[in-house]
Amino acid sequence: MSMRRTTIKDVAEAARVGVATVSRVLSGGSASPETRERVLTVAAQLDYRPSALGRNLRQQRSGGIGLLLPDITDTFYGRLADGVLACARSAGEPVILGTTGDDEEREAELIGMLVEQGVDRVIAVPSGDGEIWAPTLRAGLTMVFAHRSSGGRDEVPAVLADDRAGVRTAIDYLTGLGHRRIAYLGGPGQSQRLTAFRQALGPLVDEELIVLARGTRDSAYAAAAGLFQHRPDLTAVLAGGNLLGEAAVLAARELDVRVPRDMSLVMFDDVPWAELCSPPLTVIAQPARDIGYRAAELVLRAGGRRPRGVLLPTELIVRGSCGPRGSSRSPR
Amino acid sequence: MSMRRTTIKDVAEAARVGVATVSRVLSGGSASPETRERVLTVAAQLDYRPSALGRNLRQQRSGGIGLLLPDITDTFYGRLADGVLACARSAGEPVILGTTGDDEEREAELIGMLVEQGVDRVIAVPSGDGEIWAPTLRAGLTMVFAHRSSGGRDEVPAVLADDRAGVRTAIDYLTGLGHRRIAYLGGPGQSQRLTAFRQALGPLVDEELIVLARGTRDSAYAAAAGLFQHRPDLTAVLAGGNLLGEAAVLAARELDVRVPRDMSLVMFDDVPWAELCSPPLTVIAQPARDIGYRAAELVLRAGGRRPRGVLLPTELIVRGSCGPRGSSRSPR
DNA sequence: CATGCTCATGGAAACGATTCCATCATGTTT
DNA sequence: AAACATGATGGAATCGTTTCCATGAGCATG
Repeated sequence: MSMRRTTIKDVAEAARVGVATVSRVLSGGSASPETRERVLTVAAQLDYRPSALGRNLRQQRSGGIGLLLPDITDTFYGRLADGVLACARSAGEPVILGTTGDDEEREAELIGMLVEQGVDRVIAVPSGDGEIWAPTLRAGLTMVFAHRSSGGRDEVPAVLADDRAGVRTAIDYLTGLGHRRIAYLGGPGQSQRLTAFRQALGPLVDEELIVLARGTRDSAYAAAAGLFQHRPDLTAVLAGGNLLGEAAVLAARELDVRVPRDMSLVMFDDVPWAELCSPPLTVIAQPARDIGYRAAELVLRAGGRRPRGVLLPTELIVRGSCGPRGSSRSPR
Repeated sequence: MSMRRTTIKDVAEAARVGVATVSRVLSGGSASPETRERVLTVAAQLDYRPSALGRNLRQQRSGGIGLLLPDITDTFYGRLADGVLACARSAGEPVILGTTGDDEEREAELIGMLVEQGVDRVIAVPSGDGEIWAPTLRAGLTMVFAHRSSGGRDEVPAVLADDRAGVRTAIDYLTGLGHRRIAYLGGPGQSQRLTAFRQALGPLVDEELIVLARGTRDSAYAAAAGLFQHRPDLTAVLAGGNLLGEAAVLAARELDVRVPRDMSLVMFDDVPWAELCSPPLTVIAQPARDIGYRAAELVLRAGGRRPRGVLLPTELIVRGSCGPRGSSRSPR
């Protein structure tokens, strides 16, 4: 019924050469022009496609790139994945996707699965402080972090958006509008942004206005609603991600906080619906797709040498969700 | 520096048995209780993880599931992918992701890449009319279609949302509000929805009110804007996907068409931002994640027998984007 | 007691590619 | 002309696993 795939041996026999020669011709080794020609012709005729299985076993590594994301449902990571896929496709490499849910344990599991599969190049948005990665690195994996860097020093190159600058311009913008009580709604694993926030705000920082949520919608909503209820005196919010921004808009509407009259809102990450909101959201755009693309480039071209990380620019896109400081809301 | 991975041979030697026995023990074959015990202990001690590479070559297939989506950036497909990943993870199977951009050629390329990798189980949202799939099927792949089915008869099981019922309830809802001139904004590869639209509308159908866009944002916007400009007499629109819905909202705002006063809008697919819109969008919710999960179940448990497809329910979620038929807009 | 059956077991053969190494032909240098 | 360098070529080993098959032990049945 189903005939056997054509193997390198078939090609060798049909072209009356040895298998070694076929392999050399196909992988760019040296061969005389005439045999090269003959082998190529025969291979084309037989529609020969080398089996990745055999090759992988021999060279002890499956091609392919592992991609570990917190949540593929989040459009930010969707765009990031899109960038990785684009680059991988142009290199002909398959991409194995796994989602961690920002859980270190699941992340470790996934890494185990990847090495089991022989995947030796991984792009990850690291969940924890990156201690899990130490053994992985020692095992000889080529790693690149995207969007977040591992907690401590950087043994692993990272492709990041310039959070520091993004936060700074956003805060400058808000303080320029007269805001003083500015809150920060943060998600998991973004210590960078948080410290940038603290730095940018300087003496104005109010620790009670800093709220951290877990990666879920519910958690984000709870954080936003809690913040708005407890601190009616705040006049501006910086949401550290599109999920947080969504939660902020929702909570504001629910609690009758009008944007931007009662409260200004800046959201990290420009998503399509930011423009559809009313008012349209002022955002800090991040080049999510580029982050993925660059990370893939790095992990693919890592010829033994460990490349330096990359910092990509962010952009403040002013729409309609920020206004001058109004009278602060009265407690309900 | 980097020590060799521990192989089955190491385990065999350490446990003083043959490699065959180790393999049997680890894959659930028969063995005497004592040897089983010994092998398991030793394997655990040496932290032995069987290499997928060797296994794959031997059994001529890499485990793993191929997942082919039009666009991972679209949250619908993001949710679908999430479902697939969830199911695959519980089965310990890796998922190889590829995006087709609704392009048959790219789709064919990706399939080629997958078979080269030895992947023999694929979940796909088919782009074209499915002719590409014939040779693939003959090659012995296990295929499941998700979200769309192949054009003709169904040789391939498909997991679908009940588009027919979804369209019908939406149209009933709109006609119930008094609407007669109802437009359809469609995307690629959804002939199902379109025919359902025609059927549900019956004699009211106006072919000029049916506009099809390609899969991009620009194309969707152009389609929506063109429709609104040319036909100011329409009073309701059914958008056949979240991209189309987004375009409709944008175009309506741009052209000063007020929703729902001037025009009612129902969108296929419930996305988080539908609630953030003003007015909040009335949508036909589809169980995207379930579609993915079920598709993965099907493709995993396909024990030779070809399972029947699955039809999952949709739900009309009424929010604020539909109203009774008002006076139709005057041409500009 | 002999025969046959079941079961655990290990050696060895696949699987399909890459790559080391030996061989042989050809051309170049002394 | 002999020695040597160069380059093309094919045989064979290798990667790590599964699985076929033969072997031998233990046990029951005739």
